Amino acid sequence: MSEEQHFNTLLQFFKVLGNESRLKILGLLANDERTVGELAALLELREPTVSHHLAAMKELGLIDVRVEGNNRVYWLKTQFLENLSRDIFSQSNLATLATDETGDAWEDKVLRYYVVDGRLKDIPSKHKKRLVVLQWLCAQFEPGRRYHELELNERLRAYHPDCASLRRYMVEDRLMARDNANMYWRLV
Amino acid sequence: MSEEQHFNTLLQFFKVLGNESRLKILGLLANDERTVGELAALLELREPTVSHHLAAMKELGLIDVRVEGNNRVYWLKTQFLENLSRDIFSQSNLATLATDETGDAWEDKVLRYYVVDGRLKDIPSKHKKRLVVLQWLCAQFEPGRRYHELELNERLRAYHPDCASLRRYMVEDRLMARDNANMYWRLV
DNA sequence: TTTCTATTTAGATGATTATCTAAATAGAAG
DNA sequence: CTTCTATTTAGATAATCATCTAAATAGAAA
Repeated sequence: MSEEQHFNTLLQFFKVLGNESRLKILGLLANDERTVGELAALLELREPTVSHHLAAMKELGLIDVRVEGNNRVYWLKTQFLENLSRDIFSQSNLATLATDETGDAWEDKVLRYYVVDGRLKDIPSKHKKRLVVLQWLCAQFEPGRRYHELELNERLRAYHPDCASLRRYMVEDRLMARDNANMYWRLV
Repeated sequence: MSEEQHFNTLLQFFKVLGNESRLKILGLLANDERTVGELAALLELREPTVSHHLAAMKELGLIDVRVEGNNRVYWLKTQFLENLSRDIFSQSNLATLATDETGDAWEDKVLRYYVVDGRLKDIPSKHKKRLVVLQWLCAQFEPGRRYHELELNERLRAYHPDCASLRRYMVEDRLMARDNANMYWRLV
């Protein structure tokens, strides 16, 4: 299961159970299977309301139903809960919930951290973060224009002393290209 | 913890985590402690919004905070989650969720089960249920009027063959009283 | 002291959702 | 076939809640 799916499953699970009526239904079905009418009487709700809640719980896979004459008998799939409780709350699984921060926000944060007063505090060692920083760096150069290695180095040094690493990384990540005459230009 | 408290704790827990922003916060704090501002940037929300969510999570005991200068650093109390996941989902604990059915609904259900076509299918052996049935039975008699034991028995037999038990239970539970002349009358 | 910065509190607004009634459905009973 | 019963679907309403802006707070920096 992908991280995003895991996140959404979990979110749906909490949403479904984060409701007084549905949590009561869960408790009732943990004791015994029930028809819609029985649940409605026990909860003091109308049938359509209960039906609506049951649909949400069934959608999640928490309960299932069988038909008996005019009645629909709902029952709890206890397996579902057992799997979830064992699996969900481990530190490692929780940690992945956060990696949903894919968008600009995460990149902004990385940049805010590494770029201080227009200079690079550090060159990130993690590739993903480094790429963000390099893309920002690359954007500081004119698109289309060609720079000699000497000029490039000088300009890069304004951002970080280790201009050689910056230059190498930029080529490695295909943000810049070079020709035989030691000229560099933006690829993105 | 009482059953009702258990129910409410669990309900609050699901409500708090059944929200996209708060579930993301949980994930982020599972990786590292964070200030309000950091969380706001990562989630692309305003500080007051994040602050509001953090308050809900703290109220629940899921996270805690320490002050560092102007910042407030929030961190996950992993113990809380571990306790909950181990404890919550056991069949026995789930089963108690339902006993919240205290009101009229439960009594109605008991009556619906025991009273069939105006007669008692059975005399409940559990006192709590028997009381419900006896109160209904008692209501079938005229308030204020006095009944001789012979008449009472005859009328009770219309509900259940074991009229003696019914009569005894009614006196025992102070629903009816008797005098020396074998006369009975309603007390409630 | 005054100013600045991070956060919380207060209050408003819009979106979501729990619930209801009325109507549709479908199977059972006659 | 018609009627009855249990349930679901559709649609309306009202309550809850997530989010925002503006203002208050409180500690840090100057």
